[in-house]
Amino acid sequence: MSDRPFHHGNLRSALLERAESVLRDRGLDALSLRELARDLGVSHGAPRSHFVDRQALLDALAERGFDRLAHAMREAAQTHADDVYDSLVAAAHAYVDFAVRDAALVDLMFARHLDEAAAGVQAAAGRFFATIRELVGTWMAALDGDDIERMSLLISATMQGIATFTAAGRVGPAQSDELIRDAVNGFLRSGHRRT
Amino acid sequence: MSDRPFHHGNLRSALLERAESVLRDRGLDALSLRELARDLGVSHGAPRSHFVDRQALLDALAERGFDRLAHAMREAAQTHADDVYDSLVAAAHAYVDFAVRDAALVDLMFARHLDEAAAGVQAAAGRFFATIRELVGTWMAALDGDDIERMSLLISATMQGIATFTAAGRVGPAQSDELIRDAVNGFLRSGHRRT
DNA sequence: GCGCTACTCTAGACACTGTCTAGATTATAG
DNA sequence: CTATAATCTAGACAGTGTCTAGAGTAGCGC
Repeated sequence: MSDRPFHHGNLRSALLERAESVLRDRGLDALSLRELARDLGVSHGAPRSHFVDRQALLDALAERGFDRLAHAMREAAQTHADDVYDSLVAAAHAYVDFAVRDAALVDLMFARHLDEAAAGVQAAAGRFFATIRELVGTWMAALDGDDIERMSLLISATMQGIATFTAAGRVGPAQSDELIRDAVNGFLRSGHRRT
Repeated sequence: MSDRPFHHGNLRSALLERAESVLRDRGLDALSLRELARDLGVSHGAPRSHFVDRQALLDALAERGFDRLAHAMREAAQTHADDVYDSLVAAAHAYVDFAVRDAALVDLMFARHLDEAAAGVQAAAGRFFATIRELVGTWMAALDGDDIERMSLLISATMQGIATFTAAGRVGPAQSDELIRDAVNGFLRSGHRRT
């Protein structure tokens, strides 16, 4: 009936890629399995072979998101490895930029899971926070501070908050940059000596 | 056919109240206009008289949320008005507790609006941030600091981040309290003297 | 009191969604 | 070459948001 090949070949990754762009451009509500299938020229039931659920697709997206974000922060921090302040600011910017560009994705990643989060997502989140701890570890070595765990949480939480406000349009890019620098200055001060 | 009165009387507030509880217990996805109507013993089209859209309902919820949150923070700050540290911590806790209890609501309040946010929501958000600025103003008067605007943003963004992590279960209540105190300590330090 | 208008609600329809099923098609391993 | 597993199709179902036409009701001016 149709001249397209029966097998798509790599439907799974095609779905993920397309879903990411829909999520970026039109938000979570506009993400429909059936529409994805239509756009990829495949029947409406096809995605089910790769994702049992709509939620399973979202989980896979979140998983990829965590890894991409970790990678972006690592890269940003490394490009300014010589100076702690610059490194911190660069990593923070990477976080915020990511969260602004992919706001809906970040919502997915940090969404409250009423039922337990999927194993894959939890693992990816673990890898992500391990990366943060690693970065904070190198920063604090340069600042002779201790308590990496608490500092990591404080830093990532602050980034997350700034990102939320920026993504929501509550603050503009310039204010966002100010916020980041204010926050980093605070971190550097408290890194030297903890109360 | 049915013995219920034709007019519900106060459908609008009944819808809002019920919607809030559904949002709390089962999340945004589980919030259905038709189900609300069924639960309130009213036809599926009835909500339309009060909310043109599902989005209009959500906007109204967000609006109420901003006002409730502002009220909670103001109360918390006032009950420890004698000490700046306690007052800050109390207000921060009020924020985080609210965001944990009503995580889905807070998501709604700070959701990215691809099309412009509704006027009512924007107004409520304005009132909320005015309250924050007011509180920060009294705190900073006690700390002889300036630049209330920047400080307000930094504080609320940090709260928001801690709240997100706590609501997502990423940190437990004890860690959440630690985070809040660490953050407040940072604010107090930077309140004295800005770089 | 009476009627008129504005508001509120009902009921049916439509297109769309996620999910489930049975079965067709293709790739792959034995 | 053939059995088996993976992949995809196509039809069905219940549920949803939204739109429509119209019925019921309250409150207003008179």
